[in-house]
Amino acid sequence: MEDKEISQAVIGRLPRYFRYLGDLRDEGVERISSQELSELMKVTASQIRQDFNNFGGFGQQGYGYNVDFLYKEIGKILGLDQTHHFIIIGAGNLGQALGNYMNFERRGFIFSGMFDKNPDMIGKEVRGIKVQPMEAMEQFVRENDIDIAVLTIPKTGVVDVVEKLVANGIKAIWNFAHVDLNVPEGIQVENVHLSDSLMKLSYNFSRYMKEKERS
Amino acid sequence: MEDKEISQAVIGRLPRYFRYLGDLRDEGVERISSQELSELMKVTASQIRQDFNNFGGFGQQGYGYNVDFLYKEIGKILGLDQTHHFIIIGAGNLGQALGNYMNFERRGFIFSGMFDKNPDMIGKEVRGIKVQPMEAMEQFVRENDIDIAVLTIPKTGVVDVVEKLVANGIKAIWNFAHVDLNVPEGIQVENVHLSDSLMKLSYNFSRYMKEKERS
DNA sequence: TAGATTGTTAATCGATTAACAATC
DNA sequence: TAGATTGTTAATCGATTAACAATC
Repeated sequence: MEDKEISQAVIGRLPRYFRYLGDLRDEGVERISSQELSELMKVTASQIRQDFNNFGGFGQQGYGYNVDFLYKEIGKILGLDQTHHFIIIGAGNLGQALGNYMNFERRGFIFSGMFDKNPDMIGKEVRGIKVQPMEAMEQFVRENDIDIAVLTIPKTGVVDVVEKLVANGIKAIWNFAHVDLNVPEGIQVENVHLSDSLMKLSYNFSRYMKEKERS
Repeated sequence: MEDKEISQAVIGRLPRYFRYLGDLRDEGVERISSQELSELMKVTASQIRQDFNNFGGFGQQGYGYNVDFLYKEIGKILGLDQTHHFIIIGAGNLGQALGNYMNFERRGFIFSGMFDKNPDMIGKEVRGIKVQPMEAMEQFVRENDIDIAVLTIPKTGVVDVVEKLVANGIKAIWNFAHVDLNVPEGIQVENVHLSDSLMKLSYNFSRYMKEKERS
């Protein structure tokens, strides 16, 4: 709605708000105050109001927020009112898992194609989508209005694939490979580094164990 | 090494340092300065030095950091010098993908058991591990020194499973279910909310598109 | 020794929390 | 109208960056 840049800290919290508001809506809750929501989500009411006000006022003094309205507004902010077509590159276990994940469709993310360089995988079906050879990828991206590429390939293949994706007009990459991508300005990248996440867990676990030992 | 609490912002960066240092080591690089590393990783040299100094001095004035030493030290900080046994709960696509993921073993994470409530899955093998019925989970956790449970089940089953895990002494949970877990203090939780991540990508994508339209 | 680069203190920046006037 | 709760400004806190003295 506005021009000012929203910080990634705020963006990062939006999906969680969206999740809670969706649940509340499903439970038939009509209105909620920042105070109530803050208790539910274990964040400060102040932060909630600040976050929402980045996008303009969604609430009403003395009343609070209308759950259904707020839910929809956040959905719009997140771009979930739009349809996005995505392809998965790398038909291994993780690629298949993501392809089979039904919930994405509900949010407007349409699984449109899947590619692998392993000849044994070609023709295999994942949720109705046939795995195609890597060579078919470039044309497919160009001709099928693909917004998002999901990268579930080993890191050795990444540089080459990303270059081709960019050359054919991809706009966003959801990267599960364990490398940092190098893309031109304007291409959005969201990394899911699973092993990084596991290491964080390992750190917190180890630190807690050491602390416990000492006491 | 120290008592002071390290911020999660710093912890979150450690795996990335670890990744870069591992690569440098594999390339045979012996020493590196914070300046060089900062150019490589696209962060400030100041941040690098501050981060490392949270754990005591790893470098040497006038020389920089020894890559191999630093790599190993960060590994230790992350707890990767220890062995962790983990089980996967939920033998669906994502659970299988994680079970098949070989790299975890290299970091000391040992895939030890897999459980599912679907009778059709029982007995199926994922990387040499037989899927067991959910009823076997509690005893297995108690008797096999399991540190980490990986949750790849639908959110409806989560509350019950988490309660059982906690009751049987689990220390850490790697949560892929789309709910926030409620666990007693001292149990470590690391969330991987895939749909949240996709929504963040969607936001940045949509915002960029809107900006472009306007110009 | 001179040059390089860390470790660390100080300055800045941004994000979170608190407070309260505006207003439903 | 009185009470409730937002929107928003101000205060605080923490994280990042800059600067430089210590030292290899």
